Amino acid sequence: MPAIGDVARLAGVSKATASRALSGRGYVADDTRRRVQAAAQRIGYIASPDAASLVTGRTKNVGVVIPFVNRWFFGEVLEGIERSLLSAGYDLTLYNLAQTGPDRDRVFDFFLARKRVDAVIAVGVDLDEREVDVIARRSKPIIALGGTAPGAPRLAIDDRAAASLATEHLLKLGHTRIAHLAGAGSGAAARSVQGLRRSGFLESMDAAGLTPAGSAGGVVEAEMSLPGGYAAALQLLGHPGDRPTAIFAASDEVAFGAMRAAERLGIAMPSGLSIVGIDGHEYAELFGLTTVEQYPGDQGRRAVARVMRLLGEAPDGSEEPDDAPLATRLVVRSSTTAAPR
Amino acid sequence: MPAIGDVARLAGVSKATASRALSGRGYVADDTRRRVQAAAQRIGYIASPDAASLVTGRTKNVGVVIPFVNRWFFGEVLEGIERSLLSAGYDLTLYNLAQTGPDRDRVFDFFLARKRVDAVIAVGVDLDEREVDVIARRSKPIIALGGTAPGAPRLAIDDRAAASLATEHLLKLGHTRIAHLAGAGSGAAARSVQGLRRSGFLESMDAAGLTPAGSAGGVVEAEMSLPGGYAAALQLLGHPGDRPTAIFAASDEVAFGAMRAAERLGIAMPSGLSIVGIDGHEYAELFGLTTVEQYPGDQGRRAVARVMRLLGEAPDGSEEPDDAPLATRLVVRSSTTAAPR
DNA sequence: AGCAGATAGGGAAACGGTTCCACATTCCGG
DNA sequence: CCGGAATGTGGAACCGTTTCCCTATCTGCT
Repeated sequence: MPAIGDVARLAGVSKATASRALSGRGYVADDTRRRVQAAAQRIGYIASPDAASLVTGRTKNVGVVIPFVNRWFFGEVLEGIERSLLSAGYDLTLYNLAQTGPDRDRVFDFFLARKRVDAVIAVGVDLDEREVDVIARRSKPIIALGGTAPGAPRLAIDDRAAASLATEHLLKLGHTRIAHLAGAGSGAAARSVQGLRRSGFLESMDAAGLTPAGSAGGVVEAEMSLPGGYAAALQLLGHPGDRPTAIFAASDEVAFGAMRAAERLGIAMPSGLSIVGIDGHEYAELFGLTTVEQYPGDQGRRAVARVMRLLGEAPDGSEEPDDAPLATRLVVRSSTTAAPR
Repeated sequence: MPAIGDVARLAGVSKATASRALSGRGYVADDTRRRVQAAAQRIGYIASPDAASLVTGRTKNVGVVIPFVNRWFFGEVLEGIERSLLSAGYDLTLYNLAQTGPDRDRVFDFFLARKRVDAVIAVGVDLDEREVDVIARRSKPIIALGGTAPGAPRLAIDDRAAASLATEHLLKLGHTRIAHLAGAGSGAAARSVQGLRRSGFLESMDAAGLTPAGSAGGVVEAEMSLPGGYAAALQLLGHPGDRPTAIFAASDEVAFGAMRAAERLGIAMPSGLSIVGIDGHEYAELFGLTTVEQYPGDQGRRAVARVMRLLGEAPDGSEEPDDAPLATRLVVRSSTTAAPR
C-alpha cells in the first residue's frame, strides 16, 4: 500500500511538500502540485485517515445516537443527516441506542468517549448530565435533535405548540369529546417530546374549558408505533357509551393504528370519529390523515449544518444559526370533520 | 488528555508493559496488570483508536452500504447489524447509497477506499465489478446481504422460491386470474431481488399453465413502497372488466398499498381480491396480510457473524457459516381466500 | 542597493499507540 | 545440577501523516 513517502519520492519532493500539495495547505508551486498529484494518481495513493487524525486531532467523523432507525421520523432524520455529512466529506458512525441499561452506558463510556468522532448528534433521546459530560469533557460538540441534552444546543419543533395546533383544529370543528393517545412515558417525563405534546393538548383543552373524554380519563399512553396506537385505541374506544368523537394522536403512526382500530370496531370515519396526528408521515396523504407536519429530513440537514459550524467548517456565506423552533404546518385532510351533533 | 505514557509513568512501568497490561496481550504479572489498570482508571485514560489502528492496521469499524434506511426491511437489517457490531466492540459507519450517480462513486472511491473500515457489508444493493474491486484491492472482506456483489459471499433468502411459495399459495386457493406487482426494475435486472421474485412468480404460473391476468399483461412494476404499491395497484385494478382475483405483491409494503387501493376502489377483501406479499412486515399481522416472512434483523446478525469470521474474530465454538439460503415461512392470514367461482 | 514580505521547499519532530527484540528471572524435567 | 522453556519487563523502532522551524529565492518598494 503506497504511503505519502512513495508519492514524494516519485514526484521528487519531500514528504512535507507532498503533504502540502495534496492537502492544499501552505505554499506549493503550481507545477510541483501537479507533479505530486500526478504521482499520487499513478500509484493509487490514498491517504490514511488514521495517521492524519492522529496528528490533527480531527477525525472527520460524527457520531449519531438514535433510539430507532425503523420509525419514520428517525429514519428520515438519519437519511438527512447522512446525506449532509457525506457531502461535507464526513463519515457517520451510528449508535443505535437502547432506551437505557448497560448497552447505553457502553455506548457513552466506551464508544463515544474515545476520540473517534469529532462531534455527536443525539436524535430523539433524552441525555442525562453524566452522558453529556462524557462528551463535553473531551470537548466535542454535542447537539440534540428532538430530545434533550442539558447544556447542549437543541433543535426541535415546538412540540407543545404543535399539539395545541392539532387540538385546536378539533375544537374549531366543534368537538367537545376529545381524547389523546399519548406517547409512552409522557406522564412521567414532562419535558420529553411525548410529555410536551401531552401538555400542549391538556392546555388547549383546559383553555376551552373541556376535559379529555373517553375511558381511562381520555388520555391513554401508547407505544409510538402503529401497533401501539392500535392497541391503545382499542382500549380507548372499547366502551361505546363514552366514546370520544375525536382523537389527537401523539404521532402519525399512532394515528394510523387508531384508524385501523376504528375500522375494526366498525366506527365510520370521519363521521363517527375524527383523528389528527403529528408528523407528516410519508403515508399520511394516502390515508387522508389530518396532521401537523414536520420535516425531519430537513431537521437532520440543519443539525449537520449546526455541527459543521461548531467544528469551524462553516461554508462561507452561510448565515448564523438561530434557536427558533423548527417549522410545522397543519395539513387538513379527510380524517377530520365537524363534530356530529 | 492522558496518553499511555502517563499511565505507564504513574504505574511505574514502561509503555510497552502498560500497553500489554491494558490490551491483555503478552505476558504481564497479575500484580503489574492491576497496578496499570488502576493507574489508567485514576487518570481517566482512554486509548486512541487512531493510534492503535495506525500500527495494527485494524480499525474495529465496519462500513455498511445501504440504499434506504426508512424501508422496513432495510431498517430491520440495519438494527440487527448495529446491535451485533456493537456487542463485538465494533463501530458501524453508515453509507446511505444512492442508486447510482456521482454520489455513489464518491462513496466507493473516496470513503470506502480509505483504510477506515475493516470490512464492508452491502445491503440490498447490486454492486458492479469495479465497486467490488475497489474494496477487494484493499483486501478488505465484503459481504452482500440481499443484493449481489460479484465474487463476494452472499447472504439472502431464495427470492425465487419465496415468490413461488406465495404464488402457489394463490394457485392452491383456486385462483387462475393472478397479477403481480413487481418491483421497479425487475424486468431489466433479472438477478436482482425484484427480478428473482418476478421470475419465481412467472415460473409458478407457467408450471400451472396460466398467464398473468389483468391490465398491462398482469405484471406491473411498482416502486417498492406503500405509495408505489398503491399507484401501481390502481393501474392494475382500474379496468373492472379484466380484473385479477388475486395479486402477488413483491413486498409487504407494496401489498399494503394494493390493499389500500382496493379499498379505495370499493373492492371487498378478501372475497373480491386476495393479496399476498413477501417480508413479514411489522404491520402484516395487524392488516391481516398473508405473506412469506423473512427475518431481516436475524439476517443482519448473521452478516456480522460472517464478517467477524472473515476478520479472524470468530468466537470460539461458533460453527462454520453455510451458504444455504436464509429462512422464510409462509404465514396465511385473512388477506387471501379461495377464488370466487 | 537594501530590505520586508511573499513564495517555495526540506528536515525533523511530533501524534499515541503496538510490537520486535533483548535481557532477566523462575520453573521444571532429565 | 544443568539446560531449555515459560514468564515478565524495558528500549526502541515503527505506523503514516501533519506541521513547526529553518533556509532560500524572488518580488516590489523605498
